[in-house]
This record gives sequence, structure tokens and C-alpha cells, in this order.
Amino acid sequence: MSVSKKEIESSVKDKELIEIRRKEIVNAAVDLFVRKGFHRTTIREIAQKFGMSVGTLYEYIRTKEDILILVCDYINSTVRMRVKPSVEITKDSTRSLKNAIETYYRIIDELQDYIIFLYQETKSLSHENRKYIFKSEEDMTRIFEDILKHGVEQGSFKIDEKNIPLMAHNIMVQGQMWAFRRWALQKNYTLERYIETQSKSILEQISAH
Amino acid sequence: MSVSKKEIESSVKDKELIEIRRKEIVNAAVDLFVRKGFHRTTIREIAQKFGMSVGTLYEYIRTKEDILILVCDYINSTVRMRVKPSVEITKDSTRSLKNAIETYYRIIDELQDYIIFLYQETKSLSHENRKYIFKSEEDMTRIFEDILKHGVEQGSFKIDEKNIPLMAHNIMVQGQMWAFRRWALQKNYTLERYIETQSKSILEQISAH
DNA sequence: TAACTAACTGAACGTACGTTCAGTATTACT
DNA sequence: AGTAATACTGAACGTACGTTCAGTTAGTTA
Repeated sequence: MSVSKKEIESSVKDKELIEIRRKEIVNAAVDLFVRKGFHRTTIREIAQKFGMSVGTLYEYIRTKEDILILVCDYINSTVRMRVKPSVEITKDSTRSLKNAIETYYRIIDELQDYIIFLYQETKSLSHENRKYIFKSEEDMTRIFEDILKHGVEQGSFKIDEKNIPLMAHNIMVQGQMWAFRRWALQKNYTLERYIETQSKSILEQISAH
Repeated sequence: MSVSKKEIESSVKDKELIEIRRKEIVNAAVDLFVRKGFHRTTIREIAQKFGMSVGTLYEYIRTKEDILILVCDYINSTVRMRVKPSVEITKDSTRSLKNAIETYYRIIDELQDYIIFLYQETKSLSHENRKYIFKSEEDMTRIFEDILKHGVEQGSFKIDEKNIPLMAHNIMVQGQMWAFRRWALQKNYTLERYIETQSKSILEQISAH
């Protein structure tokens, strides 16, 4: 689930309390970060938002960046946790893939503000912490890779072994695009149409004719 | 070319001098912004970088955001100015498209730091100014739309009229992805291979079999 | 009930940085 | 030469904000 949560230092001893308070922090921060951006949001606002004093807030984190890590981590695991259970590798690879795409794209639509936030604020993280985010994204990519691989083995898809990761990235980015290009896409297409069209053209590329 | 340059107020009268000084400002700022991000770069650094005093700098802009506008605008027109002359609509639509994709993707590779910067800092612009950036991006999209349209008319491509803009966006984003997913892609593929594979799968989707 | 500890408070600290402004240098005009 | 206008300078201003810390509250132990 969460990758880095446990690695952020805190001066509070009670592990359970840390868990609770950090959830409160994240809940308050996500909202503000997404609306105003990381830099424009102040510690004071975050603390105020859920009725905690600034001093106490600092008992649960070391720096403002820690909050950003918590938030990025939270967003990532939210997406992943929502995608994973609805994805299944069945015998009908085409159906599996279509289903995975639809699920993922719908979740992106729902969480589009979060997705855009990740695109924009990842760079505010230190090198070390950015790696966690990338890793998490690679995990997601692997979900699609697995479906593709399975389809190739079954003979439903025809993709050069070496290009499977690339294809997986394409599928993901074409979903995320729905969020970060919404100014163009959501003016001209409905989500349903978008999913349908993109699915079709993805399948066209890989189906073994 | 530049969209907003002329609309930023300046207390200096000499139009030509404004042009010159702003070029200096942009040159200094682009570099710093790309390396350190907009927020982390200070006015002082920018001024110092090309040996101008802070006071004078402020004769040519009103706020720090003005510099960001100038820089975003500069990056956009750089990309556009480099793509446009090498794109041509010939009788051989397939060749035209392949050529346009290769040109665009190579430029992205060269300017990848700039592309990533645009993705990340556009949000720091006010709503009004963001529209300029989007508009500029739509101009680029239209280049690809035109090639696609032409190919459809000629019978080389088979795309539903309504999906041409979407296809154009796909082509562009699959290029930009080379920059903002470099942590995954550039580890596993060379630029040449990337261009080849992506071109092929794009053409596969749209060629009239 | 005294002593100790853990959790919490918010005023105070320090500083970094965008912006201004009083003053200087340079050029143009009369 | 004297005046005015334009371009330039950088110290000074103000403030916003991340972080700290001396002190309070509440709970636990003995």
C-alpha cells in the first residue's frame, strides 16, 4: 500500500496516534494542495483546517515536504487500490484489457484533480522521494503489462515482446491525458466516447489480425 | 509567433530596448527555471545572471509572473518555430505524417527539459495567461490534424471525421511522454527505436487496410 | 498527592524574497 | 551650459511563512 509513510520521523511515540493524526493531516492537505498548489498552501492553513495547532502538526512531520510525500503517496495508493480489485486476467484477454482500460480511465476521470496534481508537484519532491512516486507508477504499468503478456501468450494479441512495456505506458498515458488535456478533450468528447474510441484504437494496434 | 509579449506593461518607452532586455531576461530565466523550478528561482538570481540590477529588471516587467509568461511563451514558440518549417503536406500522406512525427519527437527529445517545465509550471500562471499556453498547444495540434485530414481525403487514412482531433492529441502526447516519462522509457528504449515503434503503431491505427 | 511523561499550544523567531524608491548616470534638447 | 527625460542602481522595506520552543494540559505511575 503506502510506501513511505512509516519512514517519516515523528516525535510522538504512540504509533496508532501517528496513524490517526497523519490521516487527518493528509485529508486536510490533499484538498488544499489540489486547490491551491503545494507552494501556495501554508502550514497554518493545513493545521487550521482540521483544528490542530501548528506546533502539534510539527510533532507528526519534520518539514512541509513530508506532507507532500504523504499526500502523493495517498493519491497513488488510492488510485492503485481502486484499480487493482476490478482488474482480472481472464481467458478472454481482449475482454480483460477492455475492462482494465475502462476501469482505469473512469477512475482517472473521477480523480482528475489528483492526477493533475501529481503531474505538477512531483518535481517539488527531493530526488529520493520522487523515486517512490515513479516506482508506484511502474507498479501500475505492470498491471497492464501482465494483461498484454497474457494476451500474447494466448495468441489474442500480437506485440513484440520488447514493446510490451511501451504499449502499457501508452495505455496509461492515454488515460491520464483525459485529465491533463481536459481543456481540449472534455470540450469535444464525453468520457464514454473517449473510452470507447481509445480502447478501439489500442486494440486495433495489438490484435493479431 | 509570440502571443503575449506585447501585452506585458513596461515603464521603459523604447520599444526596441524592451525587446532586447526581455530577451536577456528570458534567456537567463529559462535556464534557472528549468533547473530549479519557478518558485525556487529568485528575482535576484535572474538579474544577477545577466548583470542587471533588480531595479532595472522591474522596469521591464511588473511581477515575477510576467517572467514566467515570457518564458512559457518563449518555449512554446521555440517548439513551434522549429516544427513548422520541416512539416509539409505532400501527396504521400503516410510519408508526411511519419516525417512530422519524427521531427516533432526529435525536437521534444532535444528540448525535453523545457517540455517537462511546461507541464509542471503552467499551473502557476493565472487563469487568463494559462489560456495562451493552451491556445498555443492547440495550434500545434492543428498541424497534425491537417495532415490527418488530408490523408483521409486522399484515402490513405481511415479515421472517423470526429476522431481526428483526438488522434492528433494522441500523437502529440505520445511524443511528450518521451520527456515526462523518461525515467521509464529512456532506460529501455533509444529515441530511434521509440520513434519507429510509436510511428508504426500510430499508422497501424489509421491506415486504411 | 507528588512526580513524571506524553501530547498539545500558539506566540515568537528568523529569514528569504518580491517589490519599491530615492538617488545617480547618460543622453537629448535648447 | 542648463534643463529635462530616460535608463539604471541597489539598499531598504515589508511581510509572509516555515519552524521552534517555553510553557500548559492531561494522563499515568508510585
